[in-house]
Amino acid sequence: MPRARSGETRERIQAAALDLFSEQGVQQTSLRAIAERLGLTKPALYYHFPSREELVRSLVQPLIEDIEELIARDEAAGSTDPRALLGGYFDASCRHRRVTALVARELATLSYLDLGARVMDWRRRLIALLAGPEPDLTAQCRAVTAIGGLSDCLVFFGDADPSELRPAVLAAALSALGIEDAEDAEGAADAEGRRAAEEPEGPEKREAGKPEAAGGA
Amino acid sequence: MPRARSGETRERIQAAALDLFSEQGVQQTSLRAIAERLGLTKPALYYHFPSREELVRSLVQPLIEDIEELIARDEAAGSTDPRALLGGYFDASCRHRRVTALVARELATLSYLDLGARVMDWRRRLIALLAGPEPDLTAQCRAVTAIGGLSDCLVFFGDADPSELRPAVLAAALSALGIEDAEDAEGAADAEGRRAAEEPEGPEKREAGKPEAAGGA
DNA sequence: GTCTATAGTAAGATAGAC
DNA sequence: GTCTATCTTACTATAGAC
Repeated sequence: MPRARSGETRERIQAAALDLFSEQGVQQTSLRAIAERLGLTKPALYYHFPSREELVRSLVQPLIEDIEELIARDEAAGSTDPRALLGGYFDASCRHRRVTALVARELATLSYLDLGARVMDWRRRLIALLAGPEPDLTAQCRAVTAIGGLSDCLVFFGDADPSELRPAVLAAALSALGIEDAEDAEGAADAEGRRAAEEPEGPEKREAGKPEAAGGA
Repeated sequence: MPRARSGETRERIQAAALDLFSEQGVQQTSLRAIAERLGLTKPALYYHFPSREELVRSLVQPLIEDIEELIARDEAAGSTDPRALLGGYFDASCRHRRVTALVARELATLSYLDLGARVMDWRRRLIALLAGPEPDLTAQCRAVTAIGGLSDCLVFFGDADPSELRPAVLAAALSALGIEDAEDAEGAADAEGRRAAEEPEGPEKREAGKPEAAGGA
């Protein structure tokens, strides 16, 4: 797709779409509504995105790539540090915070992106990493609770400062796994003031896959 | 073609709708599809339900009432036993298992039922009950993780036997809260074989579990 | 590169016969 | 209680003007 001079409109469309999707839901938001908010018309949208589906995909794709890379790297590493893995998962979700919330609320709606199967696949692989190869049901529930709780907190406390949220969420998730966490929310909050920017939709690859422990040591 | 007895067709419509909603999502399922599966036509559906929205509402309403009653009762009790509250929440969700999964996957889609606000309200009240009146962020995250993890497990292990799932899920949720759980998944699985069936049942307070084996994952 | 106009499609809903 | 037929509406998508 030639993006002659101004890919500016394209990004404005993505921003407006994400706003409206977050407010009203994906299916409930028509292309007309997006166009109107920008003072454009529907065909103008189709100039920048070949279809509605591609517009949605362009929003979700960066999150997908981030998460898949995170999991793949941990799988390749051979051994898993739960704290590091959950921390990385939090950071990745946080970098795409609004999209994460969207996906959490609309799994069914976004099924045409393979998202249902994809998220299920992530969970299975994360469970394997966190609970071992053939875990009993309790261990599996602990892993599901840790991962799901992490996302839930990110969505529920959508306005909280990520650097405050991070240690609190990790403490809960590690607890769910049955791992004693050395950190305390208050005590370690600033120990590793890791921020995860609010909305850098730009393709920014993460490469701090294995910082020794996510915040404590 | 036997004349349908009063209420029979209505229930067949609800069953078919729930099937299709679970398979394809709510928005993706048209009234035409529901009618076709039953060998009926759209107008026949409109005889039993005044609108599509009312059909959906009739499916979700029982879950809503169960959960709201559960929370209200615990609030009225004055003091909260986390194990009993989470157990009751599991049982209620389990009685409406498929609807619970639907709601979890389609919060945004079902917003016209006030569901978004409603679920948020439930969470706030459950957090207050589980984490106390003015909890710090970590305590709140623990509560969110416990509740969210509970639902996630019910959805993720959608085919698991509820009586097996119950102790496993509760162990994870209580762990997330930072509460040591005396029960063990294997040890208490069959001793715990009580209802959590699909059918309505007078909500009851759950008492503490069996102080049996120990040892989480 | 952006817009106007419109084709094509599908859904929710109603009227009236049987 | 269920059907045939029909209506209204709303959206995606395309063709072509500026």
